[in-house]
Amino acid sequence: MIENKENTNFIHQIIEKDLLEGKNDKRIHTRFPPEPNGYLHIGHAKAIILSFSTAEKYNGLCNLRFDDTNPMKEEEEFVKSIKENVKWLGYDWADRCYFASNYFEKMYDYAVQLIKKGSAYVCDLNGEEIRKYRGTPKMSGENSPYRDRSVDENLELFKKMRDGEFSTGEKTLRAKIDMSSSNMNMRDPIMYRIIHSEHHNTGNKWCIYPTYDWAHGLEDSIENITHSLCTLEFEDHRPLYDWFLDELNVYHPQQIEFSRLNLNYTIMSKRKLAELVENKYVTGWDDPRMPTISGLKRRGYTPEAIRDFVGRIGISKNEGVVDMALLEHCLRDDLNKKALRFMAVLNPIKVVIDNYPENQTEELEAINNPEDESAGKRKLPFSKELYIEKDDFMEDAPKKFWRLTVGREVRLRYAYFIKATSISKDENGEITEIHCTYDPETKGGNAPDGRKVKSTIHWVSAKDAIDTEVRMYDRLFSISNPLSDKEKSYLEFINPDSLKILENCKLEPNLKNINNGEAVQFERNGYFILDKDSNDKKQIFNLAVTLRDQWKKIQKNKK
RNA sequence: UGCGGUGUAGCUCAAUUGGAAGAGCGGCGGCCUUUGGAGCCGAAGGUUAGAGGUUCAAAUCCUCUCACCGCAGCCA
Repeated sequence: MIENKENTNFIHQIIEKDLLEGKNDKRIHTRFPPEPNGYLHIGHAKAIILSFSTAEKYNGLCNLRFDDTNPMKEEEEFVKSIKENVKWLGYDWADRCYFASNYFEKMYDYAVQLIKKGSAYVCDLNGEEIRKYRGTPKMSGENSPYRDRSVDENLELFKKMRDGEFSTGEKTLRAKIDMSSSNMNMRDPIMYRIIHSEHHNTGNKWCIYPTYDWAHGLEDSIENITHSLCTLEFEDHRPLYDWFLDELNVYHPQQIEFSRLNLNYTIMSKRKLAELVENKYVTGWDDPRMPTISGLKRRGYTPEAIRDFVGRIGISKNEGVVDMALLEHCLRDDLNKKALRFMAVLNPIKVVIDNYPENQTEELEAINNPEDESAGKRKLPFSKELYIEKDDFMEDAPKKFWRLTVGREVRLRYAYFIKATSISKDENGEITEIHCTYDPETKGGNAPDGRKVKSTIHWVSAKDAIDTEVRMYDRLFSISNPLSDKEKSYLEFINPDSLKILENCKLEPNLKNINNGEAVQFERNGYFILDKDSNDKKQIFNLAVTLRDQWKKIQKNKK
């Protein structure tokens, strides 16, 4: 009855119509074309996943293409990290990793073709003059005084541009379109500019470089792309994309635009993210609080969670802001099925079981993942002195607090029922120890007489615990839209609690052998991942995302 | 308002293209539970930006209005 309409969107509808009409011999070929000028973020992940998964869905291909037309901004380092990120997200471009810069010669020939047609000319105007001649959105521009140069003169000058006879910025090659067009992009756009600068791929071979508008459609055409998917800000460029390809009379892919991803409590601007890194608000591009793909990875996000997220938000031309809660939900959803569970006490307080034999240690059995029986079981050491979470004990327990308090019995997970009998305090009135008794009959966590307890808490045997540092991460910004304030900079809204370092965490000994990069669940706390800052002497875990927490909600609602 | 876009539940998207406005997330309530997790169930939530028009029938077509976004780089 309900049709399978997963992941349907307006782009797929266009594609399905094209397929039906037999366009492009029913071939589907997309591309992901980043400029290698920085690190990728979750917004790019949306584009990557859209382009690659669309190709997958229709048995097509997707190219990875570096749009490296500006030597001033691009670096090999970024090529490397972009490749890693795309691969990590789970996509394979096979042997189709291309560079726009490898098409420079071809593009040059096409430009000569346009000059010969009288559709392009060499212009001597400088930047400021070009701006003046261009006019404004509401006011028509004026023709450049160099617009009517002869074909021969243009050919000769363009050759000289290439040969390095002019200095940076001295001349440009422009398309001859319409200086009075209502679309600013059609007012004789620049096709080539002179930049005497080394290029990461072509070195010093070229000193003229194609602009995006001239290059991009050609790149798509050369690679036989069928559907060129890009973000909304290129909508106004589509007429120009089409104009170049039509003028050249070459294979003509279709450009389709969709809206960028915006997430609340973070920012997506490359420039601003760079500012966070440069001014040390974060530790680097892969800081676990960053929305970069490498940051997300280090935070404990999985490719599956990110792909699920992108699938759920859908594709449209509507510019909205997606709730971070959805991203977090997707991570929990994925990790709940996969992550092994462990006991970890983040804010420890000592529990002494007065009636438990001194020097005795037992091994108790624990389930590794209740969602996955095949994950098996493990042994937990239990002894007289334990750590439990500070928050799991309250001297004056309020209503609905079901955890430990003096006189109440709770269950230690996989172990025994214990009852708190008294507490010791230091001179400041801080609780130092909680004294309890245990019921030997309740081993494993069930009472033979059938009595129930209201809560189950986690614990770690004191003498067996591993000491570690745990980095508790929270949202980078404390308000939903850090860019919304007209007066204040987004920097003023950085969440001061976005990182809290817990130095004195006590982990169950089994965590010693955990694999790098494998997310685990600390029971009742959340999902964590071993950080790369760990070494032989010290493990460091990052909080990926907390578990949903009813008690926290009750407390919050009280306020 | 020069041109180009976008307005459907708190958020993100659907609605077989003119045929009974729906899902996921969030929030709320309940059940269950050896994670206050997970899971299950339920109700709430809509003048489809607004006004007119065409039609037996409009989120969908037409007209007007409003709000928001993009465009004046030799960036992409």
